[in-house]
Amino acid sequence: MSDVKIRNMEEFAAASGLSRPTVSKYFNDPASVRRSTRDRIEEALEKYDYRPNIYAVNQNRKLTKNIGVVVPYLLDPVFAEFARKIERLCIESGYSPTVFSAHGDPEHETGLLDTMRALKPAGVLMAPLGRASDHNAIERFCADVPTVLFDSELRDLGLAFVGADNPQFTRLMVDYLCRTGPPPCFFEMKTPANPNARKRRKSYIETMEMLGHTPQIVSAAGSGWGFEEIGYSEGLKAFDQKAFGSATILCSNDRIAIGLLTAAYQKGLRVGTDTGCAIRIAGQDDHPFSRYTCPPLTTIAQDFDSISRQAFDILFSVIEGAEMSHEKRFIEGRLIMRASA
Amino acid sequence: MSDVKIRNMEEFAAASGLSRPTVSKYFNDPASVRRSTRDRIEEALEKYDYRPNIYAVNQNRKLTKNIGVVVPYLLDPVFAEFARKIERLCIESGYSPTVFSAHGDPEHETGLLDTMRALKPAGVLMAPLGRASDHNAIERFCADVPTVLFDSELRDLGLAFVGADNPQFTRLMVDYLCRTGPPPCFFEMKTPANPNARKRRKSYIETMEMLGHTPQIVSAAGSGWGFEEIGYSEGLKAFDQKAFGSATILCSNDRIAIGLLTAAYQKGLRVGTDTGCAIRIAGQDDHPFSRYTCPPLTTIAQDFDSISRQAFDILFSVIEGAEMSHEKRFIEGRLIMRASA
DNA sequence: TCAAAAAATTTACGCACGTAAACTTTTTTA
DNA sequence: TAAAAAAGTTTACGTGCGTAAATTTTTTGA
Repeated sequence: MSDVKIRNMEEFAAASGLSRPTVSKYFNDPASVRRSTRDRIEEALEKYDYRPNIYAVNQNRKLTKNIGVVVPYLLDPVFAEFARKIERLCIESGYSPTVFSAHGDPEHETGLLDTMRALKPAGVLMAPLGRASDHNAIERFCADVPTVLFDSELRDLGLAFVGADNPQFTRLMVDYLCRTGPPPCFFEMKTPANPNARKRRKSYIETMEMLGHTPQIVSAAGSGWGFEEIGYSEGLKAFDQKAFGSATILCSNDRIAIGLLTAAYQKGLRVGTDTGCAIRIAGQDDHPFSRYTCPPLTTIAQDFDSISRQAFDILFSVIEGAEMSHEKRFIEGRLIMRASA
Repeated sequence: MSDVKIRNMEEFAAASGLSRPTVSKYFNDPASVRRSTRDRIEEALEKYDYRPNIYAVNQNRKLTKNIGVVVPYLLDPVFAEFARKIERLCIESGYSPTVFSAHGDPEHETGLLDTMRALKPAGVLMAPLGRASDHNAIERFCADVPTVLFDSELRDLGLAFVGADNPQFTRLMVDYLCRTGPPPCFFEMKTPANPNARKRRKSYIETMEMLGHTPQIVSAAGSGWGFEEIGYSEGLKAFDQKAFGSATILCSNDRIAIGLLTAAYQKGLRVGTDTGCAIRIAGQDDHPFSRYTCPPLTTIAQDFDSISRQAFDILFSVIEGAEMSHEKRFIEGRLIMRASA
């Protein structure tokens, strides 16, 4: 490593004994130059550790190598995991991902669109807030920037949608619960932020009726992204009022289930399938911590890998020039049997 | 909103009837132009919705308005929360934060330093991995970019360090546990990634001895960032081998405690202070989900607000030109009494 | 009202790179 | 080994903005 400081590509080209246009070509695509010159550049790179000024690069390229990744709420480990997987895929393909969180706030989400526009990204992968999202703003954004939506469906916005097959999730779980014990009632938020919740409710009703049972829904008041708190406090109330019409409770998602487990514990209700257990509780999503609840939560695992990969692949192929019409992909979940149900 | 598309500051200046240098001055500091011209610009801004090209801006400014925020592991909600709070502080002060996660990987962490260097940030707030971090690389980075470390202390690197007062955390908890029941043994990872863990162990020993009790430490094998899993699997083993020498277990942090609670549940050990409870378990950190464990976890709350604000304030004042010598600030925690101990 | 101060304008250069065109050198292929 | 193809060089312009200096216009204050 030499002490000489390289200030720009001109100096670096001189140091490696080449012209600037050639070096520029190398940085845009190392394979586009002759093997021998590539070696010379990489040798000089070792020696001087120069990197092109990203601001100058991005100013002059029509399209940057940036990719925006938006999730609705990064404090939710489910979205943190999505963000991480997608981030990795982008890097592996030579793109620079930037992760943004809407922090549960629709206005902030709309603001992120402007922030991303300024980045002039090659594409965006976005899990919208859902019902609260500014649909029109997102639609305008999608017209400007290639965008693939995931997790939460929003009309037919964007190039494509990739997310969980929610009806299949709930079908799988209801079916399992009915086979192994009393048919479940359904515990959910009254006004869910996320369209997935509505699909799960619908699927619950349909599956129950198909199996010849009467669906029973307990809706919890409260809004926002503090799902555990809602599951806990509204769960307590429901236990007090004996609102759960069944000894089996299927929650709309794991985070609500986590809160409900706490409520059940406080009420002295033993949860699980063992003899002596009063109720069964199941969730949906396979939250990273569901394995460590007491008892561990029976749930449906999202196929994070498949969802993130397919969303990324669609975006990537469009960026690389592929044509496509709007497409939706629904990824099946897997039943995770643990002690709670 | 006019349909005319403004391509650059030149056109925008023309549209607002001003010269480009004046408009440029406005964007660098709206207060630096006369009230009347400011109004004219903002009027045009409403009409044409122009934003300066950030790449051109950053290329020409000596210093950008970017701030890098690095956490060791974003899947850990504790760090997700830090990141969010700091992000908000940056935005409120007119800076553009970018959040990075080392994903628990020292090499990735070192790579982030290069990524951030390319951003030419005005400053960086970093919670390092700890023991596994490349100290020399971070030292070199700190020489180039104003950096404040938080959460995890690393020699005397950076402008300052702001983090939890770990000895106080443990003192507070040990004291409480001794006052209210059997003196605790200490459950921790044998080779903790984070220096905080060592300080907590040390403080545990000192406090126990001060109170006239014999310290007893149970070290769990395993490494990495899957703390819950380590607490769970090693906790099971410890219960089997009756390795815990006390009916009270103080865990090095909440995530280990969460795993241990699961192990205790599986072993049929009732946790808490009620009659009929076999053991007490306590954690440290006040993890966002500790409120919803079964039973809810007694712990020490980090003062997230204070730590993030102080770290940011130090960085901000240095960016704005203040001189300062290396400083360390240790923020006290608060005892959170819940049902587990 | 008039000079001083403040604010804007004009003009010009710099930043670090992408990229195109015309040309020269090197490599490949027959 | 010569011609064709490929790769590299030179030259030159464009990108969108920061910023400095000299000048002009507007505002302020006595």
